[in-house]
Amino acid sequence: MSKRRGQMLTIKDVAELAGVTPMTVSNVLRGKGRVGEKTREKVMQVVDANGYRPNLTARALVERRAPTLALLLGCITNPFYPEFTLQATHAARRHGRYLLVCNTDYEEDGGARFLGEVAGSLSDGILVANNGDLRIDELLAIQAGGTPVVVAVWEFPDAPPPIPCVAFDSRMAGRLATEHLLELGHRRIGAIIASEKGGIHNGRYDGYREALQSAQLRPVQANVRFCSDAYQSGYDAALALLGQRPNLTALFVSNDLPALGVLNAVAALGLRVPEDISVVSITDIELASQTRPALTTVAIPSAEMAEQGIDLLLKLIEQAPDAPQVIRSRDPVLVTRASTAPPRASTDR
Amino acid sequence: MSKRRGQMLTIKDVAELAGVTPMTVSNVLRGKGRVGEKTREKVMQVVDANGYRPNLTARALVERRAPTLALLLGCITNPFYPEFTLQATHAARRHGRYLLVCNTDYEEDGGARFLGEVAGSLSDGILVANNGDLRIDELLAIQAGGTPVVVAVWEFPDAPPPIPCVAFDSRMAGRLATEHLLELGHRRIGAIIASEKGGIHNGRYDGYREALQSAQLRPVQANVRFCSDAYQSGYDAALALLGQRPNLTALFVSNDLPALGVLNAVAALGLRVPEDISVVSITDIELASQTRPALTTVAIPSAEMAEQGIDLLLKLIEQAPDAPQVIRSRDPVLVTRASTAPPRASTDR
DNA sequence: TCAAATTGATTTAACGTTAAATCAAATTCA
DNA sequence: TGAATTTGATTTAACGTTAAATCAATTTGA
Repeated sequence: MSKRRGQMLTIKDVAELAGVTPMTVSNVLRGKGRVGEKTREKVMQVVDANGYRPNLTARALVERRAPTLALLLGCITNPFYPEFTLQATHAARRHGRYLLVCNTDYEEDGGARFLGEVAGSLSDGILVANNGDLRIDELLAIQAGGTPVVVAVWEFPDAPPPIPCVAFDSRMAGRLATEHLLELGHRRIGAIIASEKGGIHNGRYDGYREALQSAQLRPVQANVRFCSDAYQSGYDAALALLGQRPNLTALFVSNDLPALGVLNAVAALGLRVPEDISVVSITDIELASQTRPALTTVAIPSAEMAEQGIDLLLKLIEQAPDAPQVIRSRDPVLVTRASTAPPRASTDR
Repeated sequence: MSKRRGQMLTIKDVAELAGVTPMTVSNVLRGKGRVGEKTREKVMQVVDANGYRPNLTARALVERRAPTLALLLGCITNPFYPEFTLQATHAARRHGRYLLVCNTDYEEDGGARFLGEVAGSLSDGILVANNGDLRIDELLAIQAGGTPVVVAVWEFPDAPPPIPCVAFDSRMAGRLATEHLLELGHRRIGAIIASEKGGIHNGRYDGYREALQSAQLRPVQANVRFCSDAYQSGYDAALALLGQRPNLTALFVSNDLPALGVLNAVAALGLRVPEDISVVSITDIELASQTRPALTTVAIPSAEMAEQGIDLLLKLIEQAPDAPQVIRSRDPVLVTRASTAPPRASTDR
């Protein structure tokens, strides 16, 4: 498109100025090969004096190694992702890689265009932070093309998954949250499940029902609402659910972001958390500790998963023989804050 | 590091399979040059059948045009950035570029290492979302090296800035926020200014003082606290300020994120917003509408600035003759929500 | 003392693509 | 009809770097 202005300094220029060969400069810069002390100093002096920087593109081409990894996520605007992205960035940097961030924006193609363009040349591997809208077929195609793909935050699978993944025990998360409510004495516990296109919160939902059953309670379909992974969606769902089932004393929400909406919806109904309604959810994003009341939630190890995802990706790229197909992350843990309390002494509201 | 597995298909392979020259394949793929209809079809068929994707790295090298732009920001975890980043990503994609995201993490070198490595080879230009910790000297060095740099969200400068920038009238933002409180009848208005290393909120602070002076009020140093651009920092500052100046009826906070902390600090003191204390701030991040009470704030056009920043960057890269040195963004506007109200009938608390 | 080993640097050939020049065949035109 | 033009494709030479092979000069060792 446009010729470069300043005509970047090349390794040849540096070599000439230092009175050596480009290869020698290359060796000095990368600490490889044999280079005499005096030559090394001379080269470094020229490099520093002229501010030479090797061209990463050219280097990538000949080394057959892209300087970036790609991170594909739903939308960076979802407060789960910034923390995840930050950790992934750090992990990548520790391995000398940069991170290319792409939002699918929850669009039709699930980021396929992005994947297709980037895979195999710009990026050596792709970390996908699951958001329910990804097209497995696209990922499989990329993988088949020789570019490693890792999916993070998949619900922990029963069978070996088709794509290497990092997952936590989501069923356990659902159970922990629900058991917490049960232990507080709640018996009429509603659920708001934030999975749009069937599925990514299935494990959490299962955990909820398992916990109820273990307590000899029958899961009631009418106590459950589905919504999407968004603040407003949680708000709406809570309004609808509590409108129809006013005798619920607690809500299990499958994700923090909609839980924020739930918190406000309860307030909008003139009820108080936790006095009238307890709310518990899953994830423990940073915001969860900043709401009023602060949110009781089951923390999932998202930072850890980001790191594990990048590490696994690099193992696959380097074709490490010990690269596992599934990494099971640390188990979720309940973080008790202020949004849960025992139910009122059971005078009906 | 590692040889590539599947040995990616190259343009030569495709050429051979299609019985033509690599150049012809290249022309077909990019719609350039003259290619006969039958040849084009044949080539496309081979490309599709084998899933060939051009190597963007090689292309970048010969075209002297990097496929990415870099976005340098403080920390993606700060809720201002995700929205900004999303818009920047979209704008970049519209121009056929990907976005490399780097957090400075508010570190010493202000992202200098990142800048140095990326500039001029991996990325054709750098968009810096100001966060107060950047080292202007580093940016100038990059710029001098021939890689365009644009700073977004700089406070609107009096003189032409040393680096092209996109800015809004921050003084006006400070004035609008403060005038709103004045119009509600407040007279004892404290300020919490969220600029760590002197400066980036100077304009907002000036606006606050100007508004007070226009209302014949004398800005009082004791009514002002400085903090950093973080939730907890705003919380602490509010606690301290209200502890020492209990007769304040309103707080001007220079940024939404610390304002969230302020909201909770007020509650922690057993006071109510807006009945006891009104709170107004600046930015209008998404969260501002989700607090309880929802935050009255002066919206700055951050999405627009992201887009303008990318557009300006591309103009500079293409050496467009009409690239301005400063883009003045839309003016800030007050968004009235629920965190502000007239002061109590002045029975002292 | 002289072959063998070591050191320090150079040479050559890619990496996968495109820009620019060139060429041959087909078409147009006077 | 034959020169000029157009069409469709090829050839050549980069882009800036590094891998691998090679070379010359020292140093080592028996």
